[in-house]
Amino acid sequence: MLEFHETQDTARKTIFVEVILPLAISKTYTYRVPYDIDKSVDIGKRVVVQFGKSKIYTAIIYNISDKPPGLYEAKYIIDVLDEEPIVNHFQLSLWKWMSDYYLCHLGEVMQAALPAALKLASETKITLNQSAEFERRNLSDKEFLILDALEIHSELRVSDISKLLGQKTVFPLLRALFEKGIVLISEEISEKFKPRRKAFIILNPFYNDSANRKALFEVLERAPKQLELLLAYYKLEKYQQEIAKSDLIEASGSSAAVLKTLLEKEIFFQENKVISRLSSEELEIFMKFELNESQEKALSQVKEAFSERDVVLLYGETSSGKTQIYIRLIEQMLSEDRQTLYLLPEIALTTQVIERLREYFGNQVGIYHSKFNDAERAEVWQKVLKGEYKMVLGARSSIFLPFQNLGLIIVDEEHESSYKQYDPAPRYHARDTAIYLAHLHKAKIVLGSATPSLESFFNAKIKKYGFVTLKGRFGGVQSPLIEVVSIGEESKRKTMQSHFTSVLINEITGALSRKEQVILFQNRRGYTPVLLCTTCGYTPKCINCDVSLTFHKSSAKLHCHYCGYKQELLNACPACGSTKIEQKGFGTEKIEDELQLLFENARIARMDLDSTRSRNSFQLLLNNFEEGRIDILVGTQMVAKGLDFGNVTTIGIVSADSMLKYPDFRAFERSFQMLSQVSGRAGRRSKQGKVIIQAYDTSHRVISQVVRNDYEEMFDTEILERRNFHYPPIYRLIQLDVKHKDFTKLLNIATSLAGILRLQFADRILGPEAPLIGRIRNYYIQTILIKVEKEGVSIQKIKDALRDILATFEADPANKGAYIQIDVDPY
DNA sequence: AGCACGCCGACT
DNA sequence: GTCGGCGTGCTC
Repeated sequence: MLEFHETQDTARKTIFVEVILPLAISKTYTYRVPYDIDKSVDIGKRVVVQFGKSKIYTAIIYNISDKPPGLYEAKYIIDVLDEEPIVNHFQLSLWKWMSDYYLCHLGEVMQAALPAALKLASETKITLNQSAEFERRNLSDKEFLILDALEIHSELRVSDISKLLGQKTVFPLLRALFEKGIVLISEEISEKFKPRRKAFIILNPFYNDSANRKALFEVLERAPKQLELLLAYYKLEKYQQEIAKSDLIEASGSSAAVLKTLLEKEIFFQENKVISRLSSEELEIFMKFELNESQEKALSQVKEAFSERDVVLLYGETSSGKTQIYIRLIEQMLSEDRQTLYLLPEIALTTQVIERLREYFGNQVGIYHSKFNDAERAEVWQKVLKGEYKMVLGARSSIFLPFQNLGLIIVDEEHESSYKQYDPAPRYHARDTAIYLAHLHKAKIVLGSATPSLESFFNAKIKKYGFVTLKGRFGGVQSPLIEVVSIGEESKRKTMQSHFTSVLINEITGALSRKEQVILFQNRRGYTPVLLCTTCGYTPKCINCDVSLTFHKSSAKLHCHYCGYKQELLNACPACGSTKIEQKGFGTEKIEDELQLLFENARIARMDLDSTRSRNSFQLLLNNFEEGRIDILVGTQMVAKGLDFGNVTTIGIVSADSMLKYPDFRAFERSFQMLSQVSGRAGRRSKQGKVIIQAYDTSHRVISQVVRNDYEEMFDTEILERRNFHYPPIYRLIQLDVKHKDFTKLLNIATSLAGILRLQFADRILGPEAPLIGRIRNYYIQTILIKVEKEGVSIQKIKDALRDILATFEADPANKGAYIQIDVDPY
């Protein structure tokens, strides 16, 4: 990267900045800097630029030079937004690396990296320049019209003006007016970092007295809405220290007006507090804990391994206490005044880990994940930038934060597939990117897991990573007893009740009678995956994608999980008119319902993507479960991830087959991880748990490996397969998805692309093949896989060659209408 | 990504 | 004859 040094004694030169635009464009663009602001430009600062005829974007300065571009006339930048760079050189290097490694555009990385609040999708505002002096006569009709409008409205958006004139292209006109000094063009910049105030409601202490309370209830008898609100208050009060106004209104299903009445009657008081956007509890309790012997040993082994290797895999059983080891490592970083990034899978972030670390490290901890809104994300960004946060706990996108001085990265549950971003580009893996990030900062990185990804375990075996095992369950928790039950046999004996074997039902009954909790795991959401007409075999399909629609009971509609399309439930088959439509397959919603029929008195809740969409619903569900207000929790993978409940003794896996049969080379690895992790949730703190795995194929090797808790055997058998069939971690994969609206054209194009690729990459090319879902959002898809050996070839050269081939291919008019999506290391 | 330019179908 | 569909190419 060039640095710009101003020379005082020579004539002032015009500076040019090369900027990254937040778009999927392969180039950077060069703009000219006006003299009056040329001192304020700097690499990593944001600038406002016009791109194309009318679009205004926030771009990041990537480079600065004093050489004008030869081939075109550079436009002026409109403004510099920052006093100080908001992106540092580590980040720009990381962005560059990502765009090279994952074969995507820098702009796409920028798009993913910056919180929306820093990107300011700005609407350009036009105002009249009050101090301007000009002759009205010299204006054109259109200019006159604009001025007229401005005198009435004082401020107009570009889109307003184009409406006013009835033409789309208004920028040249505005530009002319701007150059004549008649109007001002300004950006509405929405950087609002106001401290957030929130209204809390408290009950008048007068009613803490039971006699007064009784009187109150009697008075409110005649005001049912107000009574409802009061009852909601008491309900919330049970598990919240403070009750927010908004929560109360929501929980009571009441209106602000009703609350206002109660406030006026002084039954409630309102208090407005300034709260941090980031935490409601400012706990600074220092928990003193001691590491046990095996943790102590593992900790010193990790430190020792760090002296030789930058990456260490910490392989420790569920509940062996990896977190405590992390805490010790973080403490060391704090004492050296270096930052720590602690990565967790999205789903684990709302749970206990956060609370523990918040309690332990107090305000030095920042939290960053997708359920945070823009302002909150921008706030974390700024605090990391200023070094106020010494540690960040975050989901995959937190690798993009502006760390200055990173000393340690922890990737907990490193095998989790949610570390990989599928869509949109950059299709990056946060664990792998974190390893490069650590390398940039000369930092160390720990990957932790009870069931490591084959990649990481493999890298540990070949000594690329350091390797430390943490043995034993922390606090003397016993491993659960796992029992495999054959669904086939039970259905033959007719002992199944809906989807549950008699064994599972007995275990649930037992647990409920002992007042213990149960988790049921079903790897599918929705009520029933498909509807099927039993007369003609018709199944309702999505109009945009090649998938069957799923019935969601909560909305009573059919949903497409791929494009979000919804349609009304069918009463009769549109193909044959029959009304015999049956539900085939089963999801979490259906399990929940059928379970309720079997266990009428049990309190059952469901945890999946649909039931936890809102920010607080997940936490609420967890709280309710943890505090014993739910007996049975039915869930998807979500229940497997890092949840830690003391009273769960029984876990049922409704059907292990669906996972094992999934057509993906990782299906067995995934199934093992999933089943082990789910099992690990059973029987903690003094009770041995019981896990019931229901399956048709009870003799499946993965199931037996799970029962024996034999990760290494699973690893060995899998590695053999991967070696034989050229899959990771022995080979690298690059997946190309070719998409087109016309199926025949797509086939031709994909086949010809595969042919071209074979010329260069020979038998490393696989396909084209139709993926599991052959059409999404009206685009047909064909997949080409590139399998590259790890030794003897440079992957970067392969990628460069690939980039060239694709560029030529896309430029060929024969392939118009097609577009290609690249996924490097598809997981 | 947007937006303009450009080339083919259903309307006054 | 035009309005408007979206298909393609360019943006410093």
